[in-house]
Amino acid sequence: MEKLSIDQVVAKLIQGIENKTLANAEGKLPSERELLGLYPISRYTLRQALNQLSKMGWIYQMQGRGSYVRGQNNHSTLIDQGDLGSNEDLTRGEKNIQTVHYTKRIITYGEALFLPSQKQFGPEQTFIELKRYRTLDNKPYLIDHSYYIPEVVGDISDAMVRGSMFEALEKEKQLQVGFIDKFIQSDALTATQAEFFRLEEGMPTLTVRDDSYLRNGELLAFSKIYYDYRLATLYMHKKLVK
Amino acid sequence: MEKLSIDQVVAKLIQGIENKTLANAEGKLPSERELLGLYPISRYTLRQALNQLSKMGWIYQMQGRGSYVRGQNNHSTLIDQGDLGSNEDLTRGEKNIQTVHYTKRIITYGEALFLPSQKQFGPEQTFIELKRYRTLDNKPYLIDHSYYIPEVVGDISDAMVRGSMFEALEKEKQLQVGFIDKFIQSDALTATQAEFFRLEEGMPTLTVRDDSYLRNGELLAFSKIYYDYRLATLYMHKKLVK
DNA sequence: AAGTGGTCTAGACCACGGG
DNA sequence: CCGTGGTCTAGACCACTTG
Repeated sequence: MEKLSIDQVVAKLIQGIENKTLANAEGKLPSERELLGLYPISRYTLRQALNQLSKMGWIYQMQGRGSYVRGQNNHSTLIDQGDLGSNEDLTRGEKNIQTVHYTKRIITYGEALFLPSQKQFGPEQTFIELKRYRTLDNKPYLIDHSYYIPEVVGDISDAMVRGSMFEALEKEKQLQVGFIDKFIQSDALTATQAEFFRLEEGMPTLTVRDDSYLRNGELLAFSKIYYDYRLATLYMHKKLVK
Repeated sequence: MEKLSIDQVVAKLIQGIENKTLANAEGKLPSERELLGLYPISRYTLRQALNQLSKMGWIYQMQGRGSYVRGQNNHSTLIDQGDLGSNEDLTRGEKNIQTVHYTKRIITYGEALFLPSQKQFGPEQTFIELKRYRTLDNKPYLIDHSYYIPEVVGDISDAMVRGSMFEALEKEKQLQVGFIDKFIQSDALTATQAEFFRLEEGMPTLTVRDDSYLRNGELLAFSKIYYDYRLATLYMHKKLVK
């Protein structure tokens, strides 16, 4: 048998759980020593994989007893902000998100409506401002208000704006996001925002402020997303014990 | 030298970062091979510790270059929902949170205003309902609406209600929370809720629905917390690359 | 006592970034 | 090319749960 990487083991384990061929009737998985007999890997690799499943909420492990599968949440209807951190913000799953309207322009530092949490800029700094109005299954879903650092991202084409910005930046410019600081709040809608959601001014909206950094620690964008509060739910699985 | 556990290494590294004795002027930490010379540990232990620092947002690591410290966010003013998962919900840091009013009663299944995401109950199931009105620095801050499973938690004394429920359950009943499913939304305030926050009905509130499970996978409580949207910010650090 | 997951060691090789 | 972090192995011992 060939060697397996951690990600391959994760995939195989998930497959076995979904097929219901791995766990017994009580949801108990084979012990780690038994699983080692199924795949040609070391215990370290296996445990890294099991750890990923734990952080994703697929299983939980109990010292002295074993590993058990959990029932699944409706991930398809939720925005997963959880530990796995697979890809981007909301283009997760098979969601049908489209950009119905957008504006793009260059602004200066003083015109930004908010600023990143950590980085300081000089007054002559410019940003590429992007406002996007996006729908989920043709219903108004979110307003994305982003500022990109031109020295880092270069030009942004119209084609990129339609879809997932981070996917486009990775494919076309080999820019890979390394980590993100997120700040989640509830706000009151402005009149303009409310009009898009067909709500009233002052009504609630769920907001997510993101500061996105490259793998080398350089800030490439900061944004604020306003969600229709009737449609958006952020989901997180939090593992407390080691 | 004595052996060091991962948590001890984490503590020492954080101390070194805060003292500014560990990183150089550019924020670059010693290489892993150099750090191994400072502490009597194996590379595995060191990397587990560095991984924790990465997930907490203290540092970032770059293959081929090294590890670098990040500037810190104002953790004291934020609710950290992030990866660290050290203890409980919001009693984190030195926050001055107090319960100014609460009600406790036994209800039946049909009376619950919401239900957990995964578990099914029979119609004869009862819950311990707890509503708590809590302040931060003597200002109205949150309304905590919780249902505890009596078969799991037993009785809840008045002393427990005043402070952190999970801390009390752990100390007095040796019940340890293993993992939590979280669902974050923005809602409109009811008239009763708005009165506590001195806001108007229909104005925004940030809500967090928690399903809390013991280490053995048993649900012990489910809750919904309504925050004053002017005061609450959830913070999260998301690491995307391996 | 037996079996489980949790921690830790020592060592090897790989993949990436920068001179 | 060299030094960096990333992956992986084989093995040992510890801590916890259950019978």
